[in-house]
Amino acid sequence: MTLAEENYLKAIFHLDLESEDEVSTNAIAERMETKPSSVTDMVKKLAEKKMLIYKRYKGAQLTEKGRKIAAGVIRKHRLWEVFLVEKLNFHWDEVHEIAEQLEHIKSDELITRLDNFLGNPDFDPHGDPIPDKDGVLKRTEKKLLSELEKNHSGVCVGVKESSGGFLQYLDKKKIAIGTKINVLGKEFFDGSMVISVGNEQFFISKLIAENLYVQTI
Amino acid sequence: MTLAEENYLKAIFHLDLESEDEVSTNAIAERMETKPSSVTDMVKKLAEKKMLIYKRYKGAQLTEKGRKIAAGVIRKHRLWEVFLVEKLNFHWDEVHEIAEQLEHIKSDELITRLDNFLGNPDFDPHGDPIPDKDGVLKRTEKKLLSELEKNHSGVCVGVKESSGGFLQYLDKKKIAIGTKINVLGKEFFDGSMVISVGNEQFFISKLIAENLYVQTI
DNA sequence: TTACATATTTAGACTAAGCTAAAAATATAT
DNA sequence: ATATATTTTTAGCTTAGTCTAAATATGTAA
Repeated sequence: MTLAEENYLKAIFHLDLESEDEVSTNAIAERMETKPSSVTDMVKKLAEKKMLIYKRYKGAQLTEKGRKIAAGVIRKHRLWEVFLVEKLNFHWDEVHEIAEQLEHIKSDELITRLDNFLGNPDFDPHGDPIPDKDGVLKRTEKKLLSELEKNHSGVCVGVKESSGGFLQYLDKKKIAIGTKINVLGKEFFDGSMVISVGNEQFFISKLIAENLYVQTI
Repeated sequence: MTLAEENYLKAIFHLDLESEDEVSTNAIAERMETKPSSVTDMVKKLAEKKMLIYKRYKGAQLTEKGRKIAAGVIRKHRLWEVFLVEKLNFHWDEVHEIAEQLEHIKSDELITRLDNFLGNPDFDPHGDPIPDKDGVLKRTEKKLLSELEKNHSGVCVGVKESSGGFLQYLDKKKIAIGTKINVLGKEFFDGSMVISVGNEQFFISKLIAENLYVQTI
């Protein structure tokens, strides 16, 4: 498994979650910020290694083998993110790039020990679930804040878009993983909301509400 | 700085410590387990990048710039080794390979925080000094156990050869960094010694004595 | 100093991963 | 169904890093 191969499998894994069908060459290229022709070459190689099934002009689909490898990389990425935030006191919007590098370190023993050191966490600092040793990803019953109705509450469990700007906005509003959010009002014509967080009460746009995952309570 | 470039600089840095002159193509090739022709290509490239001075048929010498980069990689390697042993409870003979990978992670902030998290250690688990942020390496006054005379003592501060077998031998004999060793006797014709460690007293060969660094007390 | 041994470099080839430009397949619109 | 647009693949080139085999320096011993 080279670094590039791992990154392709990871990208295809993520795209696979978003749509049932096989994932297209173009979609992979866009996500990887590379050219479709490069993708064609790589998926052919990964198909030979039995990590995915590739049909010309149709796209790619991970095999069980490919899925497990991808889940393993994602597991490492998310465990390292927990380490960076919990132990090194990084802020949750600073850890992605470093974890992109750390996720490729090869040592099963290391990951087992890191997992224990961190107390076997189930979620990363963005609220995304951490696959277990066997590549199984516990699905959470999370929904978008925008789906909550007036007078309902949820606990923030993650974000959809994790751009630096958005995470900083949440930080300013004191919203983090585990924060309880109450929906006090909802304007149906523009999707904006009035919510309360702790003692504060404020207005948020539809854009914000559609990028915040909550677990209903 | 690519991964390969960093590994070459690191190798040249180590060889530079062992001998004053410029380091030879063959020496680098042997240390890197590669071919001399590959080394020639790489040192030419590093010379163009002003990281070393290369003279055909003469060898290579690091510039200040190259030295700093090499020291930075070694700093990262040794800090990660401390992390693996102190925090993840790895044994000191298991950490080298993993640290070889971790040393290439690029993030100054990460290393600063890791250093603080570990309590700004001065030595790695093998007793080797950790270069500071500016690439300065504190030289220790360590000597080989074989240089100690009868009835003198030293504290184990490191090993010269760190093969798995040797480290396991030391472990069996309960010798680790910080262990006090007393020389009870020394056979001058074969260099073997009788030493005591804690309550134990035993015989060691010249080979062992020549691969163990101690600080005299 | 000539001859041999050793060290080093050069030339040319290979692999992984990427790119561009052109060709081919698929999808869509009239 | 034909034409057009879009997607995907192919062909050929590029770079980093490696290798082998051959050529060239350097060092050494008689």
